[in-house]
Amino acid sequence: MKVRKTAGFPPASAPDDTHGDGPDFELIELFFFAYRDFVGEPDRLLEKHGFGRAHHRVLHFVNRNQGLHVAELLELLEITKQSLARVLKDLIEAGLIEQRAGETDRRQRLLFLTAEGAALAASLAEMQDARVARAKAAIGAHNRGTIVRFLSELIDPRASLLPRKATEPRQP
Amino acid sequence: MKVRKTAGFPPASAPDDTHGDGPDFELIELFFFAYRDFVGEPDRLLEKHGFGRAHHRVLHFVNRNQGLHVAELLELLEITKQSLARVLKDLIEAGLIEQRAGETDRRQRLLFLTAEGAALAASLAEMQDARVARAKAAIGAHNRGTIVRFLSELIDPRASLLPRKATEPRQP
DNA sequence: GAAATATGTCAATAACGTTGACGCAAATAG
DNA sequence: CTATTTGCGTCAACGTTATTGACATATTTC
Repeated sequence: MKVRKTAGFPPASAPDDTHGDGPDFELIELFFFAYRDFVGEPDRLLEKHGFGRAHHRVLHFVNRNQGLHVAELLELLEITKQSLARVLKDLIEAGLIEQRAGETDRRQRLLFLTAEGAALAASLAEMQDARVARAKAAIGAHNRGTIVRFLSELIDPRASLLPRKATEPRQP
Repeated sequence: MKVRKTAGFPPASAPDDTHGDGPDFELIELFFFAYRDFVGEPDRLLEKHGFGRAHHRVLHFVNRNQGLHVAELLELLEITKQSLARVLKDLIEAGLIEQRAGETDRRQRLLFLTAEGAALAASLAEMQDARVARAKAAIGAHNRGTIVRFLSELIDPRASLLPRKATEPRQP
């Protein structure tokens, strides 16, 4: 394949669409490429365990919200019960996630990471954090708030999601 | 479903992980949610046409690089020939994309949007641009460069991709 | 003319998502 | 206390997007 190559990244954004009056293609494309690479690196690690991106998301959110129950996870991910079922089953069978019955409501299945699950979640988070850290360094730590604000504004306002503080296990 | 709801978005990031020494979960999660909503809105429009996200990407990059040939598109998207084939076929059959034989190399299939294809691409781009515009307004126009820099740093450095200026059709 | 290249196509497979329906256990309403 | 609702798991069927490997055809290049 003889492709004419020239220097320059990002790829498909000419410098002159920075100030154009059409859509901000540069940002739109950067966002696409950035997200692709942001998840691509974890994907490769997950593949070695026989998991996919969906498993990553479950690991991540269980890690961040230990003790959440299935309905909460479904709301967070905005997927259906059946979509979650397969992925969750994989993770439980692999010994990365444990279920315990809720104490106040014993129908609920509270989800926790095992030590092994926490280890994988940490590895994945470190990959993404290292990437984010590089990017933060490039813009200077004082500009982190700008990124937070920007990304937050991209998100659809929702009714609100998690009821409790993220990191701590539930107090029944 | 009786879920205890409280105010507050973003969802699963406690305010106190902003300055923690672990991974920057806040940014990691914001990025996930932001991308989901960023593509979610176009997804809903595409669905009405019977297309999916893959069609969007092809429309977008053909729009931005009219006259590119198949191999270039494959490189940009980082997918395989077979993955592209179905999507491209759909778009050609729907009359949104046209192929013309390359003039210097008649094996090449140069890709162009039809008027109809350009219209859909524009609608999709406008949706995403409106969202981005809101976010830019929130941070102030002078901070756009920070976002560009940040996103660029998240991207894996590659050998380099498109050889020519993005918007203009190829000069053979 | 032979070899490499650009594209299209066939077949098989996997990951991730969907909807709809049903069953069971536990909580709650009457 | 019975009846209904809720939380969860599961079965079946299906759609979209991606993968790999192989092969056919047209065209360019050596």
